[in-house]
Amino acid sequence: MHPLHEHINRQIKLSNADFDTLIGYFKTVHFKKGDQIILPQQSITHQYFVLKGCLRTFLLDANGKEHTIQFAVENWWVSDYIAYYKNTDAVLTVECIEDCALLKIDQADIHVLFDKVPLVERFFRLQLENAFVAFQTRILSNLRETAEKRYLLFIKAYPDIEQRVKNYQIASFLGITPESLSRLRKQRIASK
Amino acid sequence: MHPLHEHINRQIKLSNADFDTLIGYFKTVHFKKGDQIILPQQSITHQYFVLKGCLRTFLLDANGKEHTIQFAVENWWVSDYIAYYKNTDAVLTVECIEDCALLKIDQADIHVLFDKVPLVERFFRLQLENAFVAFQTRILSNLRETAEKRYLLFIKAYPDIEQRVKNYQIASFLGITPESLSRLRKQRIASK
DNA sequence: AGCTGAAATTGACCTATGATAAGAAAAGGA
DNA sequence: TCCTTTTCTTATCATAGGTCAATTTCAGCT
Repeated sequence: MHPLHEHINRQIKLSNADFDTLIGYFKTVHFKKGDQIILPQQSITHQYFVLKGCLRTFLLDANGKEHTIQFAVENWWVSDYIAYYKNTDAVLTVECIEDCALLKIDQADIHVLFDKVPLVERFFRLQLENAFVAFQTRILSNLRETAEKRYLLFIKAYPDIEQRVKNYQIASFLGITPESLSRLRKQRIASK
Repeated sequence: MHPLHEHINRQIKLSNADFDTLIGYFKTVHFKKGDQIILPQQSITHQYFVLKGCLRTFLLDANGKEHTIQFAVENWWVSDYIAYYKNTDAVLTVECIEDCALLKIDQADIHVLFDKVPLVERFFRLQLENAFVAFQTRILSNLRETAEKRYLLFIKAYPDIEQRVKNYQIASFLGITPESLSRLRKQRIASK
């Protein structure tokens, strides 16, 4: 079964016919490691489903510092969702950490799909519910946990991602400097 | 027009007939200042729309510290959405900061409504998109801004809320101690 | 394999925020 | 209005994490 169909079926049961309708609106695209597929100022009317590879979404601030919002690996969705949902220009950068195979779909086509296959709208609503919970949980974690605890939670929650990304990228996800992360890692080894 | 109808119509156009169907599933409830309407461990199958009043959602951690996730005033929705969406027991507390008039609806009824009036499902999807963007923006703000900047952004974004809640509650929303917030406020006045 | 630039580590020092405690101010109940 | 409780402020001290700079390690070319 197509990985996207499997992914969708984890939430709802989508018939083969409906999936065929859906997949017709997607286009496979390939990128190479280091490619930045979304850049600030661009107009964003599309999102991607990750078939293969690893990507990172981050904000580059006025001081040249990167703040990582999320990583994406196989079966994740990625875009600048602030721009996508608000119909504003991108503020975020999406970068390929590895060579990537992605499925691309345009917002206008998603809306067509919503009307053609209402189950698809339900799927995206359920996706949003999950993302909402994930973000709320992350905000809570940032409010209540120390940097060390957040690091431990991160590697426990995403052991697969930890292996595939740079430490400085993890640091910028946790909201600390690479130097601090290095210190945490050292202490952690020492206390074993 | 009913405040909920107005609120919904900001996203989609819902006919009077459809709104009548919808409002039939809601029940008005009243609470007094200080009432805690959702408590940890409770099973949560409902959410509220705020007609009147001000509420706060927070996590009470093992050390007895409160971490505020959000405030809600007129025309906001409130629940323990982690429990609501994941069908798990509540971990959060929802507390009335003022006397409140709320519209309560059960998840099962919302699902019935989704099937009866597809536009309602669309409305809730759009709500989730907005919430998603708001949370992502907040995570970014926590990653990139100092506590002082976040305080200034807060009072700028929610001047109405600032007036209605305690400073220690704002502090717990910003992720700092009341003492730190007090210092920030003092500095701010000094630099005027 | 060797070179080069990027990433990670380390150390010295600094600063924002936390912890604790005490007093002042404000809010709420009788 | 007075009294009690809660909230806010202030001061002192402690600490996690930031900054800067130097060094080592690693990864990606050619």
